[in-house]
Amino acid sequence: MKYDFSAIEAKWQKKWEEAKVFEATDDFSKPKFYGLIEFPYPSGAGMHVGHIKAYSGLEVISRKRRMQGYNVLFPIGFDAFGLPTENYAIKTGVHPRKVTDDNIEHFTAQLKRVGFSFDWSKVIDTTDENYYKWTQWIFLKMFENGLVFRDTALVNYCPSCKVVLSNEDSQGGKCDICKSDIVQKSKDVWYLRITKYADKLLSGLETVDYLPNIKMQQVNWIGKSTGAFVNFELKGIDEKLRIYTTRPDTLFGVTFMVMAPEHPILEKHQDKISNYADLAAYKDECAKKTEFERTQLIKDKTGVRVEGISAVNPITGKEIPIYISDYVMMGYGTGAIMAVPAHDERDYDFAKKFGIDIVEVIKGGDISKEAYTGNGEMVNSDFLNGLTDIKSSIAKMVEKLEEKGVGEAGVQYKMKDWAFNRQRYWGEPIPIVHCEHCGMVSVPYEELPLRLPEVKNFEPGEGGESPLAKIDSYVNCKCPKCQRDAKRETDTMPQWAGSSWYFLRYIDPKNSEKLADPEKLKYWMPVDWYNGGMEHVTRHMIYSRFWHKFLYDMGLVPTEEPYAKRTAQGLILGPDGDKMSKSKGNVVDPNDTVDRYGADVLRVYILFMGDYASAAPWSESSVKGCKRFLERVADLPGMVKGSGSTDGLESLFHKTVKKVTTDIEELKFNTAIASLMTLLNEIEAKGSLTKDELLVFIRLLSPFAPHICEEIWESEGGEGMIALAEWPTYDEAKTVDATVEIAVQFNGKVRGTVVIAKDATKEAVFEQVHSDERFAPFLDGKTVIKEIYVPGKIVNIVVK
RNA sequence: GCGGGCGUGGCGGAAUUGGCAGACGCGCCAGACUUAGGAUCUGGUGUCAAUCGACGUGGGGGUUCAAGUCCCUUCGCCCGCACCA
Repeated sequence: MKYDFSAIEAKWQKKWEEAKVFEATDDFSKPKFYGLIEFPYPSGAGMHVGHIKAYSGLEVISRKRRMQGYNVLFPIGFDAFGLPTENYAIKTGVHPRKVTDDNIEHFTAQLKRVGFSFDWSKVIDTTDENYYKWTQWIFLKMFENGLVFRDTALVNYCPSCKVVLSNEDSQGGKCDICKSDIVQKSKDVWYLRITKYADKLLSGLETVDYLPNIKMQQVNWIGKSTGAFVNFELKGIDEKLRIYTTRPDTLFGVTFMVMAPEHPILEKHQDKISNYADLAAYKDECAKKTEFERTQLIKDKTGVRVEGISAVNPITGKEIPIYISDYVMMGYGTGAIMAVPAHDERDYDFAKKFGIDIVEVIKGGDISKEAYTGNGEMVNSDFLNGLTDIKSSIAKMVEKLEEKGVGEAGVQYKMKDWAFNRQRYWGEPIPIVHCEHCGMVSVPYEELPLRLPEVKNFEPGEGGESPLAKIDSYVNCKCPKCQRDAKRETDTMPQWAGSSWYFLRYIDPKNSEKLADPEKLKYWMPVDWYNGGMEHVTRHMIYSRFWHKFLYDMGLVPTEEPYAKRTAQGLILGPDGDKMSKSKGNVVDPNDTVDRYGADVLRVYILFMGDYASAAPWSESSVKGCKRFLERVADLPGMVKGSGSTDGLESLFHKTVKKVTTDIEELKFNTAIASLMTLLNEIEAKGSLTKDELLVFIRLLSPFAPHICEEIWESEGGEGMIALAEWPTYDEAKTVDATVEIAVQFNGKVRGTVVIAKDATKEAVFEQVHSDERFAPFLDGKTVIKEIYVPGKIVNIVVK
């Protein structure tokens, strides 16, 4: 058969679309499979080979599951709000709507050319008002339930771009866009109280099947620690200094206190602090330090002694000095610590630099040289002396603190509340009205979606305001509660918003009454398998798990967790082995490969190139190898002879069915394809195969190379389309050969092989070995010390 | 610094979990064919020795009849978190 891939691929893509073969049905009687890939941001650059790899994994699994009789939902959509589109609009004056529509059209054409089996009837676009209506709706539900609040925060601000930047966009203290210096600016910020769900987000991980490193990253991100809060009296002012510690057992070793430079107590009691000017100067200096500088100077401790006030150890009654230092941060714990230099490296460095006492309370190290952070016997600690178990020391101290009313057990999280607004145009408008009399008021549900107004230019306003703030007709409105004049919120939601619940909307994308029909949700949720990049396993996944858990608590979704299983693919590197990037000029365009070799070759190559979860460099010549493979497959129909099974191939066919079936489920696509190549080699060596065998072969190959397999299926008179043909099954008994060739070792060295019956007894095997003259030289004149036979695997004879 | 992962031919990578290391593909070598192609086909291809064989999974040591796989030690890469009290 001539392998005219472009004609074949265009033909079948059209047929699939016409026959709607990939549309999920709401037939709740069938077993379901919901496979989810991370929907793309439709950038102007078009698709990348990395997109193809990211989607190919679940593409193959979805195609296989369909053939196995599942009702498969494998949807696609576009996460289309975001900065690049907006920046492009600012530069060119083209409306973001138009840019987005063009890019989506381009992406859609590319995705269809690769032959992905997405359900295009359920495509979603986060910037569609019928979608973001529900994003706003969920936000209002959170607002009503106390999960939304407003606070001032220091933000990274670029005075040149007039834009507030995320930490990622301001690395090294320079603006990512214009490279000018970032300044810290105080701003009103919307927050989502994700920390309220910290414990649920942590415990929920025990119920899901994520790759271990993915779970680990999430646990790390949530960062739960247990310890105690302790209140220290302050001498000189009527105020207590509250600290958090994970090691209350070391309280007898506290020789100083450290507060974050921005700690509010300092400013509040500045009249009692004799060197307040010094503290203020230090604080300013720290504010100027960028994230970069702070981490670079990690070992070099700086700080200032607070004069005029001191702290009192609540257990010993001893008076101890207070310092401020930027190694203590306002954003974690209480913004103040008790310092135990003998047993904490940071406190040790600080104490050495400032000449503060170091008191050992745990034996085992040499505190004249370094801090000792290990276990040991408690000393210099009154009622704790002699204890060796940290847990019981902590318990005893906490008990004492609670008894005296100066502290209590507590937990802390690294995870912070989610800053949920951007001063940008191309995002979901936050549906809140600010009223002088009523405060913050929800936009009524019946007024959703709150649409983005038309604006003439998308540049941010002075001081980093949203472009929406310049539109009087948008800003000025009536308070929904009291009907008096009010102002509309002009910030929009961050890009993470729309992707926090999209997997729910796919289930019922056109519903105008609800975010999705509860019956459909009950059938389709949870997502059975979610695959994507490692870069999204913390933020996106945790944010979306949080939204889902909130919706579950509202009774709006049927499962506590959105994703039952999560895996991640590895990167495709450039041919030079480096990460692909425009600046390096090593980016591979999937279109080139499709043009030259066809979509089937591209698909097979991307899954054959290596372990799916690992990074692997692109190799043009290996692509050609996959082309050769499919060309040889296209020639198989010419080799068909008879029916049933070919002598000598039956067992290999059963083995291959088994291997491909199980490998696909384990994301071992490379070895699945390799086993099909091996089978093809054997078929060619035999010179023929039966029609039944051909039909098995192409069904196994069809998830990887669907177009050519449909073509052969049709030419061989297969029933219907191969996309919905029955997945081949295997007979376990037939995967085992009647005879096996096993290695014969003498003293652990292989000296030859013998062919034996698969169920031969140990005695029979050794009789055969001993009577085989090839092995005589290794036995003559030697004493057999031990004979080992591992059934079906190996013989080892130890001789002397 | 802490946490996780990895290290196998010239290259991408296999290895049923302790049982013939290098499947499959690329590349390379030799040959065939030719309608001279971004071909195709056949054979070979871990290293050294070229006869038996010896050595080989970053290095060193160990357990075992048997180690890429398990243990100890050491070196080198990659990823994540990073002054989290």
